[in-house]
Amino acid sequence: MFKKVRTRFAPSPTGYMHIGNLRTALYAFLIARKNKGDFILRIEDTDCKRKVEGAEDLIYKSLKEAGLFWDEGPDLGGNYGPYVQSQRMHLFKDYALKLVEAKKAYRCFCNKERLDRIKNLQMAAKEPPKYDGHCKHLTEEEINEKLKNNEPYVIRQRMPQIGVTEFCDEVFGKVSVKNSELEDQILIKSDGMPTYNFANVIDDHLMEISHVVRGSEYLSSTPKYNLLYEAFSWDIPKYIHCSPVMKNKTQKLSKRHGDETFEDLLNLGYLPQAVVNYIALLGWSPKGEREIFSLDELIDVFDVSGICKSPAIFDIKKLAAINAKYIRNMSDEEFLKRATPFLNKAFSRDVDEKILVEILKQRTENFKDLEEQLDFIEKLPSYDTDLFVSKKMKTTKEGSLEVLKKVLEVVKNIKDFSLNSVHDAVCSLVEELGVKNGVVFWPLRVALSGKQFTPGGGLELCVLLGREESISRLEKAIEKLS
RNA sequence: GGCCCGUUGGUCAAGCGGUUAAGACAUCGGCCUCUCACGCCGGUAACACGAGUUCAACUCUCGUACGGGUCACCA
Repeated sequence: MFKKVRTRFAPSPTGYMHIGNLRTALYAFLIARKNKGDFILRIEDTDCKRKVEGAEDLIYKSLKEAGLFWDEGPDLGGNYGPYVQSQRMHLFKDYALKLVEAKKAYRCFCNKERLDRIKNLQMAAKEPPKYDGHCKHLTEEEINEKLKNNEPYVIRQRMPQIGVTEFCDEVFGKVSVKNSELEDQILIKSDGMPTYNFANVIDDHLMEISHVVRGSEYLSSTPKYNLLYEAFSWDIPKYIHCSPVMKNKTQKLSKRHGDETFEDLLNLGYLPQAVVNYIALLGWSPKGEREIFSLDELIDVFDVSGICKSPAIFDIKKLAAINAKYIRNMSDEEFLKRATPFLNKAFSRDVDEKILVEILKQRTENFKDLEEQLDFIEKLPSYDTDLFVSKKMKTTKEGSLEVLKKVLEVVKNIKDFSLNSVHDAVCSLVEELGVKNGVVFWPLRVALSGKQFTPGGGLELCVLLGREESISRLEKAIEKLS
């Protein structure tokens, strides 16, 4: 049996972190941590066509941002290396040959033409395409003869003809497949390189992976994997197959179709921990009603039994809600640190950060939105004087003009321009006029922002913009209204 | 098409034979309020369908429909 819980995440270096993959990584990570086991990173880079420059670094970067630190990997090393699949290619053929020796696999010399021919024949007969076992019963002499002639060959696994192979998936339960459905799959290609399936089994075994966490697309080929483990008399790992993350009822989330990757979400102003929290909930549910969990808390509450079988549709609105909760729980310092890159894009004016944090922290859903919400700080947008008319606040253009003239005088007389002094000054004007707050504050806010909705009210905007700018914008409004 | 798997409100989902079928997001209404938002309170909304099994079925079985996956010398 396995001495220790060991899980792995085995991404290909594609140049981005897919949300579904990240969730798979998360579950693998959680299972390892929960059981005081190891979480291994293995890069499956044997698909040269897909290789992207810098892709490996991006995997490291994204996993670290998500907080999914690994115990062994290409960068860290470990006792089971190498951890990059392309560096392991030399070790597979010997294993396949062992199987050949044990008569559990055989060399197949069929060429592409023959394979195509039988496939077409089978298709025409409406049979499922499957290798016909032509080379299965070649005699020693025949094989040696072909080898001597340097005929190219592949190594195929000898599948049982009868019976069923079944296994118990931790998520899906019992899954069984008739052996007659199974093809004598190729283990080693004619170039001597292993097929993905074969390399995977060997790697997982050599790395002593005890729990295989992967997408449900492997569910129906898992019996084949198990037959391989059995052929070697190796321990079969536990399987945790995860249903895909969808964009809608019928389509998977995919980068190719423009759906967000993990990196995209971060650029949109979502916090890595909020994304991790959300995807943990996509296809898994905790026991109680709580939904907000830090990574450490997830380790604590995570349980494979909570993983759901059916596919889950990614809902960015829910992510946004969770992100908002995280933002509201941040310290002011943290908020400012996270928001600054986005604030810098929105404006360059020097403003009171304390006030800014105060008006923004409670209302921010994601940082990207700040750019649009705060664009007026940099430059007063052109606006229509209709904005001064608010039914709810009972303001009119004429009334606003009168009020703004008075406000302008008040503002001009404020000395130190702090939130307190502006508050006191404008409020005493309200009192003096004997009107409701809104009658004064609404026109003030519109004059300062040129917008119908803003973060913060007239007071905060006034202080944020400062004396000179406020006066200038008030004068502009008065001019527009006159 | 064969095989494997799935199906509870718009979305994520709890539920493991007897429940007023949770909760969250979204949505709607109200309160709060110098706008919007936040926050608080409340509402609308679901067991895909059809047969069984059972005293009783969202829960078990079998079909149907719909959806997904898989059938490579791709990974």
